[in-house]
Amino acid sequence: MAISEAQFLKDHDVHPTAQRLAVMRAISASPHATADHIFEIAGSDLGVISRQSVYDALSLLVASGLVRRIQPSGSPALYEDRVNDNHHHIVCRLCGTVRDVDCSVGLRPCLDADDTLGFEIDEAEVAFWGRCPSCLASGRVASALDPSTDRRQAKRSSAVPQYHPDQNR
Amino acid sequence: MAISEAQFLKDHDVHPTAQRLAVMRAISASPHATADHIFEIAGSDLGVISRQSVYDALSLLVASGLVRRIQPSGSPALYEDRVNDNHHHIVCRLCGTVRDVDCSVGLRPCLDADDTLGFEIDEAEVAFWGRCPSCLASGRVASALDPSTDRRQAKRSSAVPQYHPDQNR
DNA sequence: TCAAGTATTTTGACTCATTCAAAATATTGA
DNA sequence: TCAATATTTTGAATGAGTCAAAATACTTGA
Ligand SMILES: [Mn+2]
Ligand SMILES: [Mn+2]
Ligand SMILES: [Zn+2]
Ligand SMILES: [Zn+2]
Repeated sequence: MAISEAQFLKDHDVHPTAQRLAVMRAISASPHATADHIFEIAGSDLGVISRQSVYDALSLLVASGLVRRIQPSGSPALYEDRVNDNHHHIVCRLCGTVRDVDCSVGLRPCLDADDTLGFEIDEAEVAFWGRCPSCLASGRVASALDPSTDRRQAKRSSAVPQYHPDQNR
Repeated sequence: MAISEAQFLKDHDVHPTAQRLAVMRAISASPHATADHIFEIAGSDLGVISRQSVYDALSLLVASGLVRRIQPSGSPALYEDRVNDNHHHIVCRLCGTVRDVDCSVGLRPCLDADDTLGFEIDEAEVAFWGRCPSCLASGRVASALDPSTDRRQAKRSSAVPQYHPDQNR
């Protein structure tokens, strides 16, 4: 309900404007959404909002600890309201799907690097990469999110001898 | 020496062109360099090289497993030639310095997520965030790399009453 | 040795996600 | 109500790449 959401922001010293509330709601409603997606949702919620307001709200919410920003390689930043529980993410290389992975006992050790080299560590960010169940099932095979895929292939017009045959195997 | 470097690329089915060798050398000489930095180094090495060739060489080298690309949040991609040893990185939030962290026994467990949600995991990427020794020493305090820092501050011209006093504490 | 077929590099335009700066509005407290 | 402050909007600009096509270079079979 509206009142409690506004109160929630206030409790964290964030003045609850219409735009900020809409952004917050959009994030809660669809975790791991991009700024663009949030802009769409908040827009259809409020009627109209500027992209800049979305970015402003996002950085304010992140700065005040109400929202977490994650930035998987090759994807725009994603936002979620699950904060302070140090959970991790698993990303599908084929379709980009992101899922939460709880920080299990087995994973906890991640938090202390063996030799911290004199750094003062405040966060250990773990991203697992692989293929999601549905991509596995459908046997999909490569995509823009797979960093090991070279996207600039030579045009191979005929089957005649190649310059360097097994270069792109 | 040149010959052995060319041979090294050949052994991995990468035709050793001048540009690719220069890029490879630049990476070896300065680990965790950006594409732009590599462009500079390779350029001063070869005399001239196009930015596109640098990107082409980089993606070919990454695709063929000779080079690893890492993408810390808020930074352009970084390249290094330490591959296949699954080491991790520690990044300074203040100055952006990146250091290698060996994957110690204590860290290994990171590699198997407790519940993989049906994903087939092929990589666990771990990034530690914090403050490096020299930033700690110099008492530096915030920067562009710190995601918890809001970069769009209100202009606070006078010391008179604030709209929402402790919002940006 | 040449020519055709490939591979590679260069050039320049373009995209995307995000940020910057300034103008326009809204809100506050005196 | 007014001035100060906060917030939102607007529109331009940026950085890090990618795309497409033209220019060059290399290889191989005739
Ligand atoms: Mn999450
Ligand atoms: Mn490294
Ligand atoms: Zn998938
Ligand atoms: Zn530092």
